[in-house]
Amino acid sequence: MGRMTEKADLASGRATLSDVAREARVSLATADRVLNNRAGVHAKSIARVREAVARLNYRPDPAAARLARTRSHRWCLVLPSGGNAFVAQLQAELAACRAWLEDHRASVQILEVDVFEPQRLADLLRSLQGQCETAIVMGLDHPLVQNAIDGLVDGGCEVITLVSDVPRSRRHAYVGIDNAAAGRTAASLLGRFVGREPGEVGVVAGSLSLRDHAERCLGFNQVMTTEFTHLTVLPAVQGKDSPALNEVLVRQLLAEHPRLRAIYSVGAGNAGISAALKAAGREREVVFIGHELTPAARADLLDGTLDAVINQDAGHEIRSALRQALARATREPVHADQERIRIDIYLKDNLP
Amino acid sequence: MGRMTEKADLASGRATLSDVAREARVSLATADRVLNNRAGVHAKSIARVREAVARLNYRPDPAAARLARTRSHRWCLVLPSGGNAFVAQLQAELAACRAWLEDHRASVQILEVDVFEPQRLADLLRSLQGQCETAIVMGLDHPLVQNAIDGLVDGGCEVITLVSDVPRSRRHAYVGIDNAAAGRTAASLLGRFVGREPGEVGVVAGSLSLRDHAERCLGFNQVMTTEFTHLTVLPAVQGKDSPALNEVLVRQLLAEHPRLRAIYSVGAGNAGISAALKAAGREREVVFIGHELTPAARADLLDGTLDAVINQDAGHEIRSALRQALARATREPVHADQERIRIDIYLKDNLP
DNA sequence: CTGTTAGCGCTTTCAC
DNA sequence: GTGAAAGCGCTAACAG
Repeated sequence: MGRMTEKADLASGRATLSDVAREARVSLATADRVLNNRAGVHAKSIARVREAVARLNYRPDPAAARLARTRSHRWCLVLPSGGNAFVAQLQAELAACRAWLEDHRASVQILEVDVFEPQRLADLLRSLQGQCETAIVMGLDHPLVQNAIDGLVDGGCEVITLVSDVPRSRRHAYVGIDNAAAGRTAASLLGRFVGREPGEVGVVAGSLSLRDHAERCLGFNQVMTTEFTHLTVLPAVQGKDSPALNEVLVRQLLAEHPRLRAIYSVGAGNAGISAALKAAGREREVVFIGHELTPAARADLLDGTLDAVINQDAGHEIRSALRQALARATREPVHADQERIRIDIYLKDNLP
Repeated sequence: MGRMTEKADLASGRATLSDVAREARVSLATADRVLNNRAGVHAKSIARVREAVARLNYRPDPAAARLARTRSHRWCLVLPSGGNAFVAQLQAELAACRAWLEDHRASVQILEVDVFEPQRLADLLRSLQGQCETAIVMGLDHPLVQNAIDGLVDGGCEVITLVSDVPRSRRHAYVGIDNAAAGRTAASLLGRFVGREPGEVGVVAGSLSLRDHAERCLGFNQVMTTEFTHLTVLPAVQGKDSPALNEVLVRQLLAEHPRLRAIYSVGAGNAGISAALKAAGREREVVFIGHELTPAARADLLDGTLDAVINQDAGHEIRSALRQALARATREPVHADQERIRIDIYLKDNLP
């Protein structure tokens, strides 16, 4: 219907913002204002531009936008202090994204904070207000933290939770796995690996007040109690993700339960569990399943101490969080499919 | 040592090609020629530019390059005709990359060819000469094909093999999984799921002359014969990836081997195997492991017919092939880590 | 063999 | 409210 311009019609390429501006009978600047939701444009103009965008099927060229943009993006990444191997992996993967960040005119500041101190984390989050345009936080699901996140969001900061969600907050996105499903996966694998003989199953968690650990336990128990009724899941013991503590706990478990058939390690500190099993000479006969493919886990998988590892790809998580931060900042679309974090299962045979 | 320019020194941003040109005392155009290995530059100039690049730590801005480039990329994707579900997934994932392709000024032409006809495939490949700058081919490992690939490569076409490699060819890259490792993974899982009772294990392949199928069998047998000696792996039967043929073959298997404990399906056509198991009422007791998470496989996993699926992520493979095609065309670096295709294991519990 | 110059499609002052 | 115009950092003619 509408009159069409030669260029929009004939040119093999896509419509540009100038095309849109011309069609809408406004200037390039005004078209840009509408596209980027900047204030101070007459409703009439807005409508005309929108209409032209739709009619010409206009999509901004991200390369041009990136090149023209002078302001650069400031993001923050909040991680637990005290360096367990998985957190170290996240840091390493971030470092590997340096060139990508430069290319996209973005910089990331890493902040460390004690995970077990909700107040500290909340304070830190609050201090980020105005310091960065988006905060990527590997958090702790606690009312104080939830509240601090909501405060940041209200202040106009984008918030993305990483690895461990704070679902009741108003964070803009969560990058990580479904931990209940991960727990169920561990249970299916463990149950089938143990086989028919009855016996007990030990569960070693870091802390059940960590949302991801609690959810994994939930999923695990759900499957064990419905599908593997010949196995008794012992109450979870908590070792604060510490190898030393875990070792003691597993020694006790082994001593007290001669029929212990398997161990599910929900959190970190697997080295301790591995050590206790080896000390008892039962590392081959007790089925042992844990999380996160660290270098140590890899070795234990290869020598048969660990039977399977449930993993979330740290590199994928970091890249996904960064891509989403960028997409939100530039209002580019995200390829949802590519951002779904998989629950990886590793046996010794399919190690990367 | 070298005298440095204000801009290179002080500016917070990165060095630009103009900086490099100035430092090397040549023009922008000459600097560009060196950077893009274009002919007709004095050795002296080349050296000076290279030195300046190194000294300033110059890295081209991909956004600027993409914007300035007028020529667009023409790529071809060669797929087997006859549409099995996995190939359909690849097509769908390519379609989902449309916007990405547009943004990168690239277009992909899909070509279908009968996989079981090496001569046809070889002819098709040869016809691509000069038609596209890179060919992404899901091929067939046969001397004729290998030869055609080498011909393309000699003619200056980039070649990337997808899903099934042609390792003796001079293709520039392979995007896909290690199929022997995938076979080993299937064996480990199957062996442990079956448990201690002795019995037979059936193997259903599409065609052992397909490299990926042959390699999976190899890996599978390797693990079965060393780690699960109480199980006897029957000779592989070949069903050409056809559900109908596979159903007949599995009916026979079930009839002839009352102690059949498990089936490993190496290729496509799992619907037939599933049907045969259900017809015999043995779908829950026979362990069934196959490849590729198609919609049908998903359903069989959920109802317990399939016990595990070994998968390669079609979306990841397509995106990875496209990114590598782009990287080769623009000589941008690739993030190797991100391009490694995982051997995914899916149980009903960790379905995406 | 080398340099000059005009864009690519946006963003962003700065004037009106 | 709106528009004109100057870049962003590279590529690609086109002259020398």
